[in-house]
Amino acid sequence: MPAPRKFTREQLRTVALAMVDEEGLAALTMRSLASALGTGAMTIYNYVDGREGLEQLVTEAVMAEARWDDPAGDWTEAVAAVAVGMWRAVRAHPQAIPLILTRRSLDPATLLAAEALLDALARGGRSGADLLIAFRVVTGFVSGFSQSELASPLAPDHGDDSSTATDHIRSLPADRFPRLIAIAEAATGSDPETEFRAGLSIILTGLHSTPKVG
Amino acid sequence: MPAPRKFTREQLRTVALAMVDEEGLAALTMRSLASALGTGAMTIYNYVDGREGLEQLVTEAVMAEARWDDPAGDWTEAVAAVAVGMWRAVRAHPQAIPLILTRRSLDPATLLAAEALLDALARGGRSGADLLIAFRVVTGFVSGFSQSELASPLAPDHGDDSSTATDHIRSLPADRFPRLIAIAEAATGSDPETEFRAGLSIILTGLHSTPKVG
DNA sequence: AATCGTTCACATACAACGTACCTAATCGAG
DNA sequence: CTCGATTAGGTACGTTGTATGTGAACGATT
Repeated sequence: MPAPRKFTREQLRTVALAMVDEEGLAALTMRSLASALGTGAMTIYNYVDGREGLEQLVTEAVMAEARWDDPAGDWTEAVAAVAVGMWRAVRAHPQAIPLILTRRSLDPATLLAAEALLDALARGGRSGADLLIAFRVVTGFVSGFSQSELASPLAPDHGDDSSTATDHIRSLPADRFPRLIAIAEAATGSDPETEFRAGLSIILTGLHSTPKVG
Repeated sequence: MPAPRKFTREQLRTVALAMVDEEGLAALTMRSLASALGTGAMTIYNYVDGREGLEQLVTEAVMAEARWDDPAGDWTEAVAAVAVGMWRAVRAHPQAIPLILTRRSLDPATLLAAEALLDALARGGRSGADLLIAFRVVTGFVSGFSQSELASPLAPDHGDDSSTATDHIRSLPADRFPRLIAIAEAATGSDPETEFRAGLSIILTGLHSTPKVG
């Protein structure tokens, strides 16, 4: 039985991700990927399970870039390392975020990250249901934070986009949305990595001082 | 200048959301919504700005259902109330989650929730950059937790879906993914609301005991 | 009351998408 | 060298979002 010949899955991954990065999600179609590879559209189906599979491919490609230092000292540092690693990978490909948020990924890279995270949390003394909750809190924070920068009302206006959700917020009735209007200013000039680390340390503080029952 | 006559935006919202709930996201198309309303496809364009606008409509409809009790006692309780309120609304419409996670919503309901959350956090003594980070942590948690149940490796297998990501995890090499395999069991029988509240309390603990600088 | 500009409802039409189906080329095994 | 299996990729179809055009319905103006 001859294996796939003209390409490898990894080539597809790389090209697909590059296309998403450069031209956006909508630019990734069966035909466009095929012609970027210099082949026919139907060939893609030999490497990938339909459109759904194509999108998982992109998710894989992003997660495969995640890197983190090993479980050095404190368990909280290990958790932070993995979380930051995942977040950096995601953040490097903002156009792919909608995919990452909505596909269930069971590829090796994601599973490895999950295992590393679980291990770090377990070293903090958790197991069973407690461990599961802690895991969900941290991964939820990572993806939630990505989403928060992408699509929350206070998301930084990303370059090409229609100008300025911030402006829209500024123009709201000041008596009904005082906090929102005030904070919209602070949101414009903030540094994402600083914010992420600050948020993460809140989470870690919570984890550190929450009683474990499992 | 005659205003829209045959329908209201709210009618569209309701019908669109009902379609997504009952038949899934893919079932919502311009034509399907139109014929559910007994009209032609192009009519939709008089109420909504293209496909993108149609999807925002669904997001609006979900967020419009969010309810929470008022800022009763402790500020942490107020934060929890809003968070739970948002989460319940989202959770009531699992099929719409991918939309909610990926559209930036500036509709009144979302903004009101944001304001309420900001207000509760501000009552905890935060402002400026600190307030912004706390806001992102909580909203990130809410959406991250929703996504975690939808698409994380440990997401509960939702009914209709292909059977059992759990099975896939169970079949991994036990020497490389011990934690993951162990926890996959715990993930099958867990109650979402309990998990959410437990996770939220970790977040709140973290917020409570993190020094504020702003 | 007659007119006019504006807005809505909706049919038609089209490009682009995912993909079912089919054919020819290409490989390993015997 | 032949045979079975597998890949490459062309063709074609149904479906999607939507640009465009045409009538009808309305409020305001004369």
